[in-house]
Amino acid sequence: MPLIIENIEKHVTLSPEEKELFLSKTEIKHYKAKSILLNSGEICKQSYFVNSGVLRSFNINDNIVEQVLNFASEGWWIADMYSLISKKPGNLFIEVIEDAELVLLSKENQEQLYSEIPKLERFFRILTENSLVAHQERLMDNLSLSAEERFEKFCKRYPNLIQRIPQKQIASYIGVTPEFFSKMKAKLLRK
Amino acid sequence: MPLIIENIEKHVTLSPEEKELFLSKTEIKHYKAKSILLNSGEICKQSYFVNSGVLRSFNINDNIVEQVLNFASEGWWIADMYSLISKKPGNLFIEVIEDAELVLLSKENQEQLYSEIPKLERFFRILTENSLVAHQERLMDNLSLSAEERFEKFCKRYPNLIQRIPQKQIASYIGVTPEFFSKMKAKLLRK
DNA sequence: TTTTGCACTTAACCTAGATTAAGAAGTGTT
DNA sequence: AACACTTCTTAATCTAGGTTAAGTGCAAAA
Repeated sequence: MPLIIENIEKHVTLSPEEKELFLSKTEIKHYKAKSILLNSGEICKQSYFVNSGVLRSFNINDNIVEQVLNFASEGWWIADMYSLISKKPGNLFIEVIEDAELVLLSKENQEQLYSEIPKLERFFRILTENSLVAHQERLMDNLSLSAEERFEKFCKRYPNLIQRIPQKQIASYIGVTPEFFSKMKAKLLRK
Repeated sequence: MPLIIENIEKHVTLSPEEKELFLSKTEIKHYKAKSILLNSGEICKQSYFVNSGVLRSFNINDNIVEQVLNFASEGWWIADMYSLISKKPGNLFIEVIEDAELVLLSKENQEQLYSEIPKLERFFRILTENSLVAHQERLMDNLSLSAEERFEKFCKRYPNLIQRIPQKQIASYIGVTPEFFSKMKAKLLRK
């Protein structure tokens, strides 16, 4: 059973025909590390579901500093939600961090699927709700926890990601400079 | 036409019967400023749509500092999404800032409505998507803008809220102390 | 094999914003 | 009118985390 179907069936149940219809609207592609799937200024026309590998989304402020928004590994979806739903150019990049096998679902096919299999509307509603809750929590953490506490939370929540992502990108995700992150890590190890 | 129906019809179209069915599942209530609609530790069983007035959601870290998550005025929804969808006790408070008329929609009725009027599943999906995008942007802003820039953005985005909310709550929303906010505001006025 | 270029570290110095504390000014209650 | 209570301000002092800069280690070109 493909990972993406397992993923969907955590929230809604599909008949064999529905599964087949769904899969027929998707496409599997392989990408090497460092591939850019989406550039700032482009319109995001796909969602990506990760079968294997690691990706990240980020933007570049004032053409200088990379700011990581999200990571995605096995079983996660990634896209530029703003651009995807508004159909306007976004400011996110999506990049492959570790060689990846991805399931591509175009916005167009996704919308067709909403009509053909109404349960999928529910599935994506639930997916979006969960993502919203996670982002709200991260926002509150950034407003009220220290860098050290945010890092500890990151470690607990994504223990398997830490070894697979360059340290400076984790620094960016939790909202500190690579230099400070390095200092903080050394301090934590000393304990 | 009730504000809440106008709000829904920005995204999906309802027949007169559907409108009536929807409204029959909601309840209108009036609350005075300072009423607490939800306490930390309680399970959130309702969403609130604001006809008039202003509310906020916040949590209290370490039993000391209030951290504002969201404001809601006319035409906005507010709830503790984490608690609402997980049906577990949340850590948010929801409080009335300015006397309010609210439309209450219980989680139970909301779920019934999903079955009875599938279009509402779409409506709430879109609502959640928009909220997710807004939270993602706010998260990125908190990670890469200065307090002054965040305040300016807040002023542009919610010009009508500024006069209706205690300044210390705006400070909390953008992530600074009331003292620093006061200093910053004085500096901006001097310009 | 050298070279180029990242990723990471270390350290000195700097600053945005926090903390503490005190007073002013408004608001509602009795 | 006097009270308590809260919001807002101002100012001195402090610190988490940023900035700058130099150096190390390593992997991929060439």
